[in-house]
Amino acid sequence: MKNYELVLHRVEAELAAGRLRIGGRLPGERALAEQLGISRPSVREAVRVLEAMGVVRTATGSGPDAGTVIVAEPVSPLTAVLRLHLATNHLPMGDVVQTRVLLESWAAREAASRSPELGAVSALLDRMDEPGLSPEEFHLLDAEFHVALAGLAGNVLIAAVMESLRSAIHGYVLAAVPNLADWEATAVGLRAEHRGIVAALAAGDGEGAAGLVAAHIHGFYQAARLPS
Amino acid sequence: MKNYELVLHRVEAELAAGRLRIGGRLPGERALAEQLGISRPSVREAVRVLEAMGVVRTATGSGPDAGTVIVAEPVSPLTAVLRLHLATNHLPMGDVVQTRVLLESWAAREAASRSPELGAVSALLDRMDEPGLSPEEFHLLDAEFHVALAGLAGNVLIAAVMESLRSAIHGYVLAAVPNLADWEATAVGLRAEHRGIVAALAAGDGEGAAGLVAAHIHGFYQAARLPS
DNA sequence: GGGTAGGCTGTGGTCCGACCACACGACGGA
DNA sequence: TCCGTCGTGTGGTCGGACCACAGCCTACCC
Repeated sequence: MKNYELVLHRVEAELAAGRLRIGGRLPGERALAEQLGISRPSVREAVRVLEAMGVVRTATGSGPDAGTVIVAEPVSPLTAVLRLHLATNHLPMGDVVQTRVLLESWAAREAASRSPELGAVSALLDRMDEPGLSPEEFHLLDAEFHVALAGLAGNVLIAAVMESLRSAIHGYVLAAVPNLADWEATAVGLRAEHRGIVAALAAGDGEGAAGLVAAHIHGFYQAARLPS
Repeated sequence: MKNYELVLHRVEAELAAGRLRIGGRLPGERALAEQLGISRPSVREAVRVLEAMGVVRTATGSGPDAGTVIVAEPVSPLTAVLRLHLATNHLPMGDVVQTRVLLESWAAREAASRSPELGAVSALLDRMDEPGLSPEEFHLLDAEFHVALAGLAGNVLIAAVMESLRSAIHGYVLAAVPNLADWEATAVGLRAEHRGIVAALAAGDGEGAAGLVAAHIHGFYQAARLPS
């Protein structure tokens, strides 16, 4: 058992027991080290891991916002895991695409049955109509749109995974834009497909929306010829 | 920009560029510190994060297996993220169950269309028939069974997520066993449901298998009355 | 008396140097 | 030829020190 794991187990146990809540603060690194009988570097390694896991946030200085604060940020760690494992080439891009299709088409089906509020989503589409958007700006809005769609289904885990998938592949998507025959034409098509998806949702046609989403995703990845 | 992030970016870049591969080794902590102009503690914090992300494994001593070697282990970090965020109570158990149903029923549908090799899965079921299994032993085999099912669909990302979900909730499932009216009777029912799922897969009935999987999961969670 | 500028204090961020435990591999003796 | 031993390089841990930062509190000045 390595020393820094003592801190991890301690924090997880206190979270599970309810003694640590979101917004609460960990004892100072020096105090924690003394409590557990380990050194401050060991504590710091553990805090780094917790930070990478999206469980704490650290800030220097003093005051209520300083120190090591408990947060709940599952998206950034998921994104980091996916990005790193994509980089190792042991996570095929095709599997990521397939997962996106599965999660997003499910979300569309689920969202349609909840007659959701589509105002925010439509506002995103309006912003994507603005002329002169760079591919990067367009895709950031596009990612927001897809994540918002996933959020409509009301499952925080699936929404978090979706957002992580989108963030993790953002760089790859941008790098593949030059593969497109005609970016402007592609953008026009993507906008139309988005409108179609929202229209199907508004009409309560979950099955139709799911099909459109799947076609939308598959279509783009085939056009961009993303690697593996 | 904190110093340890230099190491993270360096490693990710070298992975993406193919200069670091699975089985390869990072430079020693002292060497890495000198190369990047930072201290060894900073390097160690980064290595800890990479280890937590399932990208490297560290071992003391000398020889080919010692040092910091590149691995690809996406399951343990995903498990850790889920466990920690379940502990914060900001990830509802219901969402986890819903996600399991979605992923597993999809996997069953997909697997059925591939006429998979069911020998290994059946062997697991035989082991679960052994009398005198403790609830813990039973659920470990049960988890293996469900993960193996998900693996039949051939999507490494979904399989990894499934395995993480199972691992993350393992403790909660065990803790809920006393909630069951009659553990022995429950186990008999679970065994029968497993056999039914495998039979549907063997018959190529993906839709049927998907429905059985969904009912199987929902049934257990309702019987065990898992929290939120 | 009120307001402001300064220092005080406690936080994480970083670094250094040292020592330990470990395991392979080379060397030397039997 | 075999076996034990020592060397060497790895991560694991520690203590201590100093820095940057930000809120707070005091003391001074108006």
